[in-house]
Amino acid sequence: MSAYSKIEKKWQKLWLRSGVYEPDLKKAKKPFYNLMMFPYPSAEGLHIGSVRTFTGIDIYGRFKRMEGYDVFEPIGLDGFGMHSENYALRIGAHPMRLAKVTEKNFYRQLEMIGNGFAWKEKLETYDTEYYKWTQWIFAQMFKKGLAYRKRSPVNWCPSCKTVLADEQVQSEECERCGSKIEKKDLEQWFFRITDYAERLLESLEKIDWPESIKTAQRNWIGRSEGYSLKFPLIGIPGQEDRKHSIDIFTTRPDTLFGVTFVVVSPELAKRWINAGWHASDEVQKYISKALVLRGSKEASVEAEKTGVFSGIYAINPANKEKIPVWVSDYVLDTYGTGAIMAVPAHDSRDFEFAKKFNLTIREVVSPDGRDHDLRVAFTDPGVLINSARFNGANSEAAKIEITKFAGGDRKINYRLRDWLISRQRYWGPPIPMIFCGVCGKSRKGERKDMAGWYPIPEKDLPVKLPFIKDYRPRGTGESPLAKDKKFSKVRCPKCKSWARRETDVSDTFLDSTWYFFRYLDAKNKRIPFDKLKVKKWLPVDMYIGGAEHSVLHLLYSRFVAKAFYDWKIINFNEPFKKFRAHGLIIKDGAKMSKSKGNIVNPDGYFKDFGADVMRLYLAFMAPLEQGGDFRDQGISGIDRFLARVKKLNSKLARTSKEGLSENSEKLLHKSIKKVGDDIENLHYNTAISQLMILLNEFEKLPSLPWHAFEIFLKLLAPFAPHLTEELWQNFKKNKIFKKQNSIHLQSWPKFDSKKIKDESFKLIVQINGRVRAVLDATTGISEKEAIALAMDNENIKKNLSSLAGSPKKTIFVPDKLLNLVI
RNA sequence: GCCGCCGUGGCGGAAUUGGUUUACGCAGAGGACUUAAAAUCCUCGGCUCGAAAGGGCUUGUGGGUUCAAAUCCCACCGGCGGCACCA
Repeated sequence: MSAYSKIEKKWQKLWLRSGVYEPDLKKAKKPFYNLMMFPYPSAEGLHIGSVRTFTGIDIYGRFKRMEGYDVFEPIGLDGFGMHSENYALRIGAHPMRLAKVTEKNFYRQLEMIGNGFAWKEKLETYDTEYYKWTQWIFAQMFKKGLAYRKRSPVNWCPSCKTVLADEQVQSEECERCGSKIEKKDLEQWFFRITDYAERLLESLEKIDWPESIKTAQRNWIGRSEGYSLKFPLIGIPGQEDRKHSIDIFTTRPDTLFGVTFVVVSPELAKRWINAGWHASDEVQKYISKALVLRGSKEASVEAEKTGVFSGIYAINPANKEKIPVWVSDYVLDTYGTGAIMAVPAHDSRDFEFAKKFNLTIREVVSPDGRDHDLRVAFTDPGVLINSARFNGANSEAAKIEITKFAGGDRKINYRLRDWLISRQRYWGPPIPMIFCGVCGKSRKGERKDMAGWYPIPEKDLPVKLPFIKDYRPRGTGESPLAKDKKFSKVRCPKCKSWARRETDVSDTFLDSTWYFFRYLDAKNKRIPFDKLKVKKWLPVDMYIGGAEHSVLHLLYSRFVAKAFYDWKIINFNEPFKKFRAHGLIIKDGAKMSKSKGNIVNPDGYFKDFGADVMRLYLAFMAPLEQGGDFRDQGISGIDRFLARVKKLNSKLARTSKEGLSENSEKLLHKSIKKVGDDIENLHYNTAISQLMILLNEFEKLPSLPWHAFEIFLKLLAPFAPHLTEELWQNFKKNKIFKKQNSIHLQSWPKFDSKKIKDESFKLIVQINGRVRAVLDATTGISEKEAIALAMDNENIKKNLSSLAGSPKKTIFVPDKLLNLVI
């Protein structure tokens, strides 16, 4: 047991009772929303890394509170989803029961760390009152045309037995379990996030986020400015020539005269077959083989290109040449139109393909206007050749002209794809949709493209997740809920016939897109939050979380906020004004993981050292945005530091009359400035080091003036909230603790800029750039005075005489340095 | 392959953004207190030559710009992260 645990428990109780950390959500004058990504709870408990993040942002929040803001720092649990469910599966517990256990443990730990949480507003995503509104959002998405079902090749995790969104696949592995992802052709629910691609990209400009995260989002959205062109088709058996044509997207229309073949993806070819194209056996065989290979390791970039001639030809719109259409899996179906114009001379992939299948390579862009025997594709801009009337033109400049000439147009393409939202799992909010085969057939659905599908009427929400015994994922492409007939059989809201309820649940990432709205909840309202409170508190002023959410939660939340904006329920479209990513805590140079057995459980440390020591230690390790190695030896230094702070008490001056010496006063004011600046920049490590320097100074004093002690406690308060409160209350001799006399509601000390100014400084004297003396000098001395001072120094004299020369040039940096160049 | 970030003592990390490299802390050495140890307190501490005064070298490596480079530029080496046949 730590020496501090008693006072820590005491203050935690008193703070809670007096509501020190509960701002008035309706009336607050200077609202400041201080948010951390809420944790996925698992029974293993809170990770030391999360503790560092949580206490880290709490330091910031406490600082802001002392600066006079009404700080709102809510907390909750992101308890739905595969993280919790996979853990339940592993230990053979039921997630619904397990949730109650983990919840208790998590809240215990979250209390233990001493954060200024607004506990009244806590929430859990698996609470029916919460997911009622997650379902409401889904239903709204459907009503606004932003949710739809589509059959397509999707990511399938064979271990989690569910489909996943593209964002949840990381280098072909499942974000949750690390299994290799397979492709399956399934009908699934999607959110039309691609409709927001441009806006998601644009408004990145106006938010204060790390550039690296913005870049990651930009890359993910993958905007590409190019051109679309049509290639008429001939030679399709049983079809009139030029009746059909093929659309392609290119960024290089300047190379159009060099197009010697067209390639379509196996998926597109398959769709042609489904539409009635009679392809040869060889072509059919290739397509089915390629489709199987898709998504497996063999189909990697390094593999040799494969393909087959389709038997069909296309007409190059620029020179009317007849060119063959090939099928190959080097063309992606999911980007552009699933078909490309191949320019082997100027694209390395096309070049490789042409070499392998002996196809024509025609150079049309040349560095010098001459023809070459190309060994590799020439991909730079240059002068056009073999391009009829465009010969001699600059390739860059000719892009738009050639496009117009060939009847094409400008086109912007995005890499981003729609958000696959359905999951064949149990532990999530059931998707609030009903399919009616009776009135659906009559095509009277509210949305023509989704005939027969109806959202659950708002008055019938939530669709409660039933308790079912066997909640294990089935791997059949259906959720375990599909087996529960009582659940799935339902009356059609339109025609009242028996209909089928959707049994998939929604992605956990939908739960977390809007939780920070729900902290500002309103009971019995028509929207999931209180409009006035949201107007007051959102967007979030400071958000901290992991960079691993760059293109997951952070992208999805932005999308949902933009949708809310369009539905006119909020008046802003970026949810997080300022975001900072915390660093990763490692142990013995390696990422903490169960398999390595190097997970650090915070409980023992908090018990042994106390929350204040741990908070300080975690903050002192490195700047919050940097990671660090967790080494327990370092804790003892912090432990000593706090013990010495405690001892300051016995040094306190008898009366308030005593003052500090000029030098100590200066250090005190410099510290006020530095600690404040450092907290603002999340450089807690240097703030703490400054407090240590200040303490070292105080310890040298015969007695400590009251005002210095007060200021010191306030500066330390965000880091060590319990001990500072204890010392503060003792010092102030408050008999009864009231909210407003808490140290955490005192105002942050102000520094006097006059007192910070130094009247002397260390003059660095260099000769030819080498330091030869460091002299005490008066602030503001002139170059002449500095030189005189330097010349008076023995070592300088000696050095100058040995060089036997007088300075050719002197460099003088006021109040800093004098460099004599001989 | 492309894009982004990083490299400072035995260790975590500082360095006012071009001006004393190594603040603060850990670990270490010496000393005080103690019968002894722990705790606490004081002192030292990049490497190297020197008894000292003082000098030389040093921020992954090599070069450049500059009176002056951890900081700016170029090349290379090593590490981390993102994207990856994106037409």
